[in-house]
Amino acid sequence: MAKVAPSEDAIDRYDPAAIEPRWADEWERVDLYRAREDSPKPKYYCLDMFPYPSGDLHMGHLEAFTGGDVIARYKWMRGFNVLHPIGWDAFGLPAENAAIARRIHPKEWTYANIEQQARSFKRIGMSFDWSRNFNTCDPDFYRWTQWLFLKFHEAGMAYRRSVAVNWCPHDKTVLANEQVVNGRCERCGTAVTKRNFPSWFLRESDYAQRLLDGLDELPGWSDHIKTIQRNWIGRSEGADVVFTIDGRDESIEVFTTRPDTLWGATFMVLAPEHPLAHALVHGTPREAAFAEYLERVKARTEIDRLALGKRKEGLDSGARAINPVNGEHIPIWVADYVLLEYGTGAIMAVPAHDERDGEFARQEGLPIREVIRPKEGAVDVQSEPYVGDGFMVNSGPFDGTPTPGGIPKVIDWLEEQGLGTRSVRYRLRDWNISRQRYWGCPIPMILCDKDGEVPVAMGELPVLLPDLEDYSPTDSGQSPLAKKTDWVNVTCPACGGPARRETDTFDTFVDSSWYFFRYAGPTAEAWADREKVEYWMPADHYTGGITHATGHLIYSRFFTKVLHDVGLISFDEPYPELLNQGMVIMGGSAMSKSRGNLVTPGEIVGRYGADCARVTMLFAGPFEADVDWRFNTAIAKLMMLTNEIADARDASDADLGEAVGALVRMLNPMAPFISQELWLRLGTEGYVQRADWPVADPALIKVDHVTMVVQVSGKVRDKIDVPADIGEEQMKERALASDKVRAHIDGREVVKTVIVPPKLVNLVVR
RNA sequence: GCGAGAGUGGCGGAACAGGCAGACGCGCAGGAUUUAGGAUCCUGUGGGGCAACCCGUGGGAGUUCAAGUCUCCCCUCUCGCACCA
Repeated sequence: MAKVAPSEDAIDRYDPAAIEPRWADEWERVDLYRAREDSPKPKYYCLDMFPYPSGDLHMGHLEAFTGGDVIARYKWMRGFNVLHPIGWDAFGLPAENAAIARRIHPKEWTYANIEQQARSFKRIGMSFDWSRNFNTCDPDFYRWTQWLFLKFHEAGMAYRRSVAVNWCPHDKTVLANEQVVNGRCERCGTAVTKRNFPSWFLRESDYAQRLLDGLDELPGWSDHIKTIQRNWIGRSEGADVVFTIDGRDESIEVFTTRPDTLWGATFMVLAPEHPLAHALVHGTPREAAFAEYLERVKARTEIDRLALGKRKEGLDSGARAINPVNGEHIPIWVADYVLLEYGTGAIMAVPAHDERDGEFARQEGLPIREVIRPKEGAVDVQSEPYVGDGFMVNSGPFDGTPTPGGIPKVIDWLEEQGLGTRSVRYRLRDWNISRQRYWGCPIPMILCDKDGEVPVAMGELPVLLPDLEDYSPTDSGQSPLAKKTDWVNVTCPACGGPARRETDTFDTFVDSSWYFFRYAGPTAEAWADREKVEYWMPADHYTGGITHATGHLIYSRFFTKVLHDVGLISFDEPYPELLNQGMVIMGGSAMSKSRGNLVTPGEIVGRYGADCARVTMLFAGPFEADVDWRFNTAIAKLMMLTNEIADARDASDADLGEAVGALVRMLNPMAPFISQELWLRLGTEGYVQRADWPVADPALIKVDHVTMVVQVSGKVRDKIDVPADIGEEQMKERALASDKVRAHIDGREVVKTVIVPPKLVNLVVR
C-alpha cells in the first residue's frame, strides 16, 4: 500500500518538484516494477536498447525510453506480467579516451556515468525492474560473452584471418565501418587508411539467406527497416563461371548476374589483393610495376578514392584467359574497382553492357563488343554501355534469344556443358569482431606457434581485463594490452609450450548481441537461465533507434539464430515487434553540443517536471510514422476527456468521480507521477500502476442520434440530426425535405442516390 | 546512380476500411480579470467573399456518386546503400 501522504503545499498548485521525487523513492522502496516468473498472467517482455554510458542521458534517451515505458506501464495495467529491464552497454572507446585525458581508470569514468544515468532514469519515472540491472563490463557478464564466443568457435562459426581494416592514424586505432563517415574518422576527422591485421571473424555471411528469410516472419517490424536490411544483405542471383588461364594450371572463377553477356567478355579483372594477381606477374618484367601499383592502391585513403571521382586504376598482368563459351583469349587485368571481398574477387568484364567495365575499357583502350541489342532502335556501345533488355547477338548458339529471359537458359546450358553453375551471392560480409582497444572484452584465445589458435578452457573463464599503467594506443596496430607482457605470456593449453594471449578485444556489438537474454536471469551461473529465457523470450516489444538497422539489429538476429542452431534456445528471432523512434530535432537540425542547440532532459525535468517532459515528448509528434502507436492522438483524446469533464456542470458527483478516475488511470502510462498523486487524492487505495485499465461499456457508448451528411453531386449541402437506427428510405425523405438541399436539386433530375446508413446521403443530379 | 519513405493552415501534426479535410495542441486576434506585465478564463482562427457561395491536402492527368486516401506521370525533400560484377 502506498505510504506517501499527499503533500499539503501542493494541493492548489502544480508543483512537480514536490511530488515527483517522493514517488520515485517510494516506488523504488517497494520494488513496484519487479518482474516475476511465477505469475499466472500472460508475460510481456518490454525491451529497450540499453544505453551507452558516455555521460548523462540526452533527449534521444528521454524520447526512446519514455516510449518504451508507456508500453510497459500500459501492458501492466492491461493485466500482463511485465518484464521491463535496464542495463548498460559499458565497454567502448570513449572510456579509454577519458582515461587518457583525465588520468582515471576507464572503469571509474564508466561507473560514474552509469550511476548518473540510473539516477536520471529514476527521476523521469522509468518502470524498470532494477533487480535485473547489469553492465557488460562486469566480469560476471563478460565471462559469458567469452563463453558464447567459444561456443561459436566450437561450432566453426569463428575464425581468424589477416585482412585490411580501417585505421585512423591520429587516434591510432582500428575503426568499425560505422565509425568511418565519408572516409574520415567520425571523432577526429582524420582521413582513414587501410592496414592489414589478423582479425577474428564470425561467419555471419553463412546466415545471409536465413537472415533474409527471417524478415518475412517479423510482421511487427516496419517495411522501412526490413527494406534496409534486405538491401544490406544484398542477395544476387547468377552463375559462377570458370575461365582457364593460357599456359598455366590455375583458373579464374567469376560470379556474374549476366551470364547472357558471356560472349561479350573482352577482358578479365582481378582485385589488386587477389592472390593470383601477384602470381601472374611473378618473375615477369611487369612485377616491379605491379608492386609499385599495389603500394599506391593500398596507400590511397578513402578520401582520395572519393575525391578522384571514383577514377579506376588498373594494370595489365600480361596473362591471357580463355573464354569458355567461345575459346577466345582475353587479357587479364588488375584493377581497384574490383573488390576482393565480394563474389570471387575477380570478374569477367563486359564493357558493352556494364557501366564500370565500359568506363574502364574506354580509359584503357580495350575492345568492346555488342552482345545484347535493344528490340527497337540501336545503341552505339562503343561510346555508351547498353544495360537494358533486348535480344542476344554475337553469342553463338544463343543468337536471337530474348533477354533477360535468356539468363536461365544460358545457365542451364553452362551446367550441361560443365562450364559453370547456378549461384547466389550476398553483399553481407563476415563480421570482423577484433578491436585493437583496451576497454573491451578480452577475446579468450591463446596463440601458439605450434598449435595455432587454442581456446581458453571454458572452466578458466573469465579472462579478466587487466589494469594498465598506460592506456594510450600505439602505431603498431596492437591493443595497449600487448604491452602487459606478464598477462600476454602464457603456456599453451595444448602443448604446454610458450604462447601468447590474443590481445584484441571484442567489438562492443558482440556484447549487445546477446544482453537481452541475460535479463531473464542476470545472476545465472550459466550464459543465461535457460528456463527463464524460454519463459520471457522472444521479447514482445523492442524500442530503439533506427540507426542500428544494419548493425545491432542484424548482429543480434544472427546471434539468436546461431544460439538456436547450437541448441541453446528454441526460437531463432529475438524480437518480432520493433519500434524505431525518430530523432529529436531542435530548430530544424539534430541536437548536438557543437550546434549549440543542446537541451538536456535534466534541464527540462528541473524546470517543468518529469511528467511534463514525458508528455511533451509523446505529444510533439509521431514516435515513428510506420507503426501504430500514436501517442499524440492518445494524449489528444485525454485532453478531450478533460475538456468534457470540465464542461460537465450537470453531472452527478458519482459520474464525475468515475470519469476522473478513468482519466487518471489512462494518464498513468504517460505521466506516472501526477496520476499517482491524483489517484491518492481521489481517495483511492494503493498504486495507480496496479489498477486495471478502464473498460468501456458498449451499451453506454451507443448513441441514439447521429449527424447525417447530405451531399448533392458529392458536395456537402446540409447536415441533419437523425436517429441512429434510421432506414434508407427515411434518410432519403429527410434529405429531400431539406430546404438547403432542395435549392440545389431544384429543376434537375436526381439520377442516382447513394446511401451509407446512417451517416451519408449523396443525391446525384444532372 | 540504386532502393525506400514523405509532401495537409502561421507551426507540430489528426483523418478507422474511399464517405463532413484540418482532431488535439502551439501560435495569433478580440474580450474578461489585472495598476501594468505575466498567469488564468471566454470567443474566434485554412484562403476569398457583406452574403448565398466559391476555392483548397506539392503539380498534372485518371478511376469513382464520392479521392488527402486508389492508378499513372512530374517536382521537391528526407533516409539507407553506393565501383557489390
